[in-house]
Amino acid sequence: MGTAAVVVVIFTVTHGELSVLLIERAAAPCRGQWALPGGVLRGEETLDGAASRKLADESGVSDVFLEQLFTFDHLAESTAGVVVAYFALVDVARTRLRPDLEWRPAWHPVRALPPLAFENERIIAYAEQRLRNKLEYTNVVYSLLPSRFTLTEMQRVYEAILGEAMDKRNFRRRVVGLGIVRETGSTRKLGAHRPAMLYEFTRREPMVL
Amino acid sequence: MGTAAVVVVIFTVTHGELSVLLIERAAAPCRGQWALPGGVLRGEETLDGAASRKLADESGVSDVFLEQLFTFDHLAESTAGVVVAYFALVDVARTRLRPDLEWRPAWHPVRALPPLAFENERIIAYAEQRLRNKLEYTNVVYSLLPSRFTLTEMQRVYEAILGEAMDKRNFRRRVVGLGIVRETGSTRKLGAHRPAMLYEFTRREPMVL
DNA sequence: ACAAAAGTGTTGAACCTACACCCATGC
DNA sequence: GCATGGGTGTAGGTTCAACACTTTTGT
Repeated sequence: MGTAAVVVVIFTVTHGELSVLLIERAAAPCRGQWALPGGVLRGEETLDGAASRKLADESGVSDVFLEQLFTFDHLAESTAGVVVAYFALVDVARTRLRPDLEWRPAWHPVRALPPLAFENERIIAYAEQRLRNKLEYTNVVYSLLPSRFTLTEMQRVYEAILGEAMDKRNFRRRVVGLGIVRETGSTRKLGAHRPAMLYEFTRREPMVL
Repeated sequence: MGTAAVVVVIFTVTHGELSVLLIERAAAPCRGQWALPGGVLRGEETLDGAASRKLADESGVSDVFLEQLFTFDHLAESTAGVVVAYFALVDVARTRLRPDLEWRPAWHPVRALPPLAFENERIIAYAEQRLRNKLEYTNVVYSLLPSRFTLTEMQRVYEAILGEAMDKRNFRRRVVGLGIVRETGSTRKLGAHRPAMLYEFTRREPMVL
């Protein structure tokens, strides 16, 4: 009851849908149900350290956007006193999920979640809200895309998260005008005679616009 | 080490300055130093419940803006494993500080804090930042003012927190135009023949604009 | 042929900022 | 008479949202 635990909401965008990484619990309590990756703090570990470790363990990535979200208490069926939730944004192409026989991790679209243990629905809903807010006034999306990408790909990510179509010209003007991305100079070949400009983020780290 | 504690950053505006409630510690550790009100969780108490209790104990008010801020760990000299910080906004006119012989509470301007225990400077700085942000896109200021007030009084609160003078006409247009305050119809007598319009918040509860 | 993705400008509305003076009162 | 606080309108700039068509390729 007195111990603190950490859970991580790991988001990605894949197949045009905002998705979250869940693991199927192989042990009690809530065996067989899906839940967010997490666990109790080890020894002298810091909260950030524990979240970062969990993220790396389950998704295989580090050096991505990872931030403390909220601290929950008295979650149903939980044995931990307080649960410090984090949220992370990863480019699905860089992840390597480990299908250990049990505890196997899988991506689930946030619009179609299975039943979850420990009221994890609340945590995910809160994280999704925060993500939508941060999209508007920060460059966090850098953490969901590869280092080079077309503006249409970037726009697809925004649309998947916000759940609404955007105007292409306004979108381009905004992201280029604010200086959050710049042209790389190189292009991607779409066909024999059709180059598409590739962009990159001016900073691959959190910034407030 | 495994236990969770709660601290509360209680802000008010008085004498035109943003101030925070501190207590002088009467017991070890850090006896004699100033610190934020706080303590460990009692039994089955929730985090919100503990924060609310602390707020009421030290300031005598409830039913004000109170929100979880951030969870800190490994604070210097702290015996608690994790410290869940909250922040609250109160109208100084409604508070009743209890000058118990020891642990006596007092308001301190955030621009002139005494040396603090447990790295409480960090917590206060973080809370102040969050407060400034919330001023811009919410109506949280309702919790710093009495139920009826003049627009100049309201503007003074904004100026004290943001630390910059604002244009009176633009300010009035904004707050009335956004519908966060409305005229009450009644006035305050400034002199024999000089009424000043009193305003009230359309909602005395948190709202995002 | 059709669908998918890249690319490209203009216009009107809304919003934001800067700015100056009058009046009544208390000291 | 001077400082304090309430009260009032406008003009210019910036930002935002809405809007349609062309090109090339793959199926």
